[in-house]
Amino acid sequence: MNSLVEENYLKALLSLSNDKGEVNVNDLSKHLDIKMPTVTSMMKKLAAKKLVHYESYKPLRLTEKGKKEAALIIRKHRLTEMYLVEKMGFGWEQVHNIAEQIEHIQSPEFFAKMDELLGYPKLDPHGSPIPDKNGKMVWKEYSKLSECKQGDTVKIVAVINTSDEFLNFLNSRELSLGVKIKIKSVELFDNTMVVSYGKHLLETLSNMVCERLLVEKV
Amino acid sequence: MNSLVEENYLKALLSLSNDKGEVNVNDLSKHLDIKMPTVTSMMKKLAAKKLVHYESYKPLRLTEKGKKEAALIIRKHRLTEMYLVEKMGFGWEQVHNIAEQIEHIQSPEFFAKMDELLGYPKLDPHGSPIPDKNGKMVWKEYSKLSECKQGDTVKIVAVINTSDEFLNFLNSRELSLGVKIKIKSVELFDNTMVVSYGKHLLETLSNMVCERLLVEKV
DNA sequence: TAAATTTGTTAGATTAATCTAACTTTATAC
DNA sequence: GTATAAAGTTAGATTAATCTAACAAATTTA
Ligand SMILES: [Mn+2]
Ligand SMILES: [Mn+2]
Ligand SMILES: [Mn+2]
Ligand SMILES: [Mn+2]
Repeated sequence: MNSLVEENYLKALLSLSNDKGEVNVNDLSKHLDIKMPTVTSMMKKLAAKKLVHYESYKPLRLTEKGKKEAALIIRKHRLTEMYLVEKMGFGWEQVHNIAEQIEHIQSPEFFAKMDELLGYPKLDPHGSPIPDKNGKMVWKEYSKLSECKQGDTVKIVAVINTSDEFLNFLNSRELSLGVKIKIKSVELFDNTMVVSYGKHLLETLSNMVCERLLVEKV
Repeated sequence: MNSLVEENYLKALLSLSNDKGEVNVNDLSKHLDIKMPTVTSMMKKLAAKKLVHYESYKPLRLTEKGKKEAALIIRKHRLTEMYLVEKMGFGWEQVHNIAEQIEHIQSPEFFAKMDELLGYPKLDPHGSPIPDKNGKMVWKEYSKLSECKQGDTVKIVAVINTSDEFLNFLNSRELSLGVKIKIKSVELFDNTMVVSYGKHLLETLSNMVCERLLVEKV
């Protein structure tokens, strides 16, 4: 059994992995707000548990075992977020911090029950995929809104950033998953977009916002 | 903020307190399965935090602050048990271990929402009172079934022991909260009771069982 | 390519929570 | 009322997780 602390390192390793599955000690250190020597020593411990491939001065990589264990924690996190939104009535901006704690609960029955009551959902309230019981997780091929062109009509399917501030901003503009957006124009200078959706006939979205919204063509 | 470990000491202190509010180091040590020197040093730490009155070789006592903080953890535990049974469909024998973990979640919103969805319950699934937001908890004056006499008709209102084994035993006999029992006879030698209730016209209950069932006169 | 910067490691200290061994105080038995 | 047993404390060690300071390797800059 991994400690809560070890679980948080595994989760961070998975989410920081690049396309090659590599993570730098420094990036992990900054992400967790834990000093580099502490990270190095934890990596040796996780390597001893066959969860991480560790070689001095080389980038870190999760083993298959490490990837699976990390994905199963993500699974608990996202099932929890979905449960909090769907069954308890929380807003999508309220659930992350609670899920950060509940993801460490050790009780297969508890998460199996959530899954059942939710009808075995594939996505969490932010559009992120919920890994299956074997730790398999697939992201659909979404585009960023920022990559779309004038005249495109797209549907919001996921958010990249899930900070309170960003989600509250989206709430204030009535932007949520499923909303269909038409791109009226794109400012060449800073990539700001002017869009229309629902009752909002002329909203301006900064590139920072458009970079954080995943969409699919309608 | 108290650590998870400190919270478990506080809870144990409250539940082991006698009528004078006193707890022995030795009893606490056995209850938590932690050696006495460890307990002594933790008591000094809790005393420094004004949660426990500690004097060498004297019995331990929670301060008012300590009592309140302990009761608020019990509140979270019992609200959780009630939620698991009422809203998620768990059996009363399945919820204690999950609640032991969830009681340490730091999120007033989460427990407030549970409370609201449950309609502000006063009792948990085992008939124990749920302390209010100020840590106030009152046990009604119940009798033990073992204290009742031949001919009495009583209703089960709470269980003292909440171990899996005991609750599974009760399930196997279809004994649950609210069941009305008539006492047919009491064996003088060992206080075994012969009772009838529902479809069970002649069940024999050992004194060990009768000691653990709280009832009120019908 | 040599210097400067960034990244990563080693060594040693600290804190929380635990333990065992040895000792002291209090309670119980004779 | 002393001897024995039980309860409680003190001292010192251990483990997990963190830190700072000093050093080493790798990368970037000039
Ligand atoms: Mn989240
Ligand atoms: Mn999410
Ligand atoms: Mn319980
Ligand atoms: Mn209970």
